[in-house]
Amino acid sequence: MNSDSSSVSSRASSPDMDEMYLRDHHHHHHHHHHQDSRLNSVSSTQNDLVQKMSGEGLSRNGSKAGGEGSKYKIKKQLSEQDLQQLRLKINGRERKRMHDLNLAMDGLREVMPYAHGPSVRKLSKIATLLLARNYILMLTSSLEEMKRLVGEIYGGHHSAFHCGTVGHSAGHPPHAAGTVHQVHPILGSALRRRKWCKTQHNPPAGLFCQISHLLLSVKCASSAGWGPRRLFLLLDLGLF
DNA sequence: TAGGCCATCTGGTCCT
DNA sequence: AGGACCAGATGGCCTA
Repeated sequence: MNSDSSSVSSRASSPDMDEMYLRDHHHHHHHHHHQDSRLNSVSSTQNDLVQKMSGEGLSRNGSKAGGEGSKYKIKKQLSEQDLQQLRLKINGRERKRMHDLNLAMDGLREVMPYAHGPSVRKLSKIATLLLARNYILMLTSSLEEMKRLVGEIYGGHHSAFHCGTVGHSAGHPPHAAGTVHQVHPILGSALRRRKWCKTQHNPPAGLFCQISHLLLSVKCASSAGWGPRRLFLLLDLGLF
């Protein structure tokens, strides 16, 4: 669970990165026009920064912060160049942080139930988060439903077993089980725009299909006289 | 062209 | 002190 965060929370950005951006910025070496525009906007604000931090801006800052803050004194002592270097360093760190965040978001998109591919536009961040939430709620309720059905089939015996992968159903929101979760308006429009594949790859339908298939298998297994132990073993092995 | 989405910068705050 | 995190501001790109 923590593997993601640990990989993301890598240590401070390398100064190389700042230098790289600085070089790019000065030499106008850009691959994407996207990056290009970003860096151009950087250049304009960078100049503002130097003006802001050298003199007027700082004194205003100091008075606002309550007068003689240590930060103010330290910043005042730094040369303009030092300040700029510091700014670049901080900006680079923030850039890296946001890139890591975006990588994590990509990782989330990868496991989300919607059609992937070059012709399909990426989900927006907000849509990704909302879809992820709905997906989790849906899986939770599906799991509850499966448990209920298995319980019906095997009576009280199933309580001795548990699915190793998702064994924490106690933590889900109270409304999660047995309800149909509405799609957030934003997500709805986003999904409409992103063209879900309606036929073969519509993931929610596919998931329901898998679950119903699973339930059918469970019924068959029970009618064939299989015990819950054998059934759950097959479930764990992914044979259903 | 307006609105959505995004990347980046920036200053503030919190944490280690 | 320095880094992480956050939210606001800004400006660019894209699409309906």
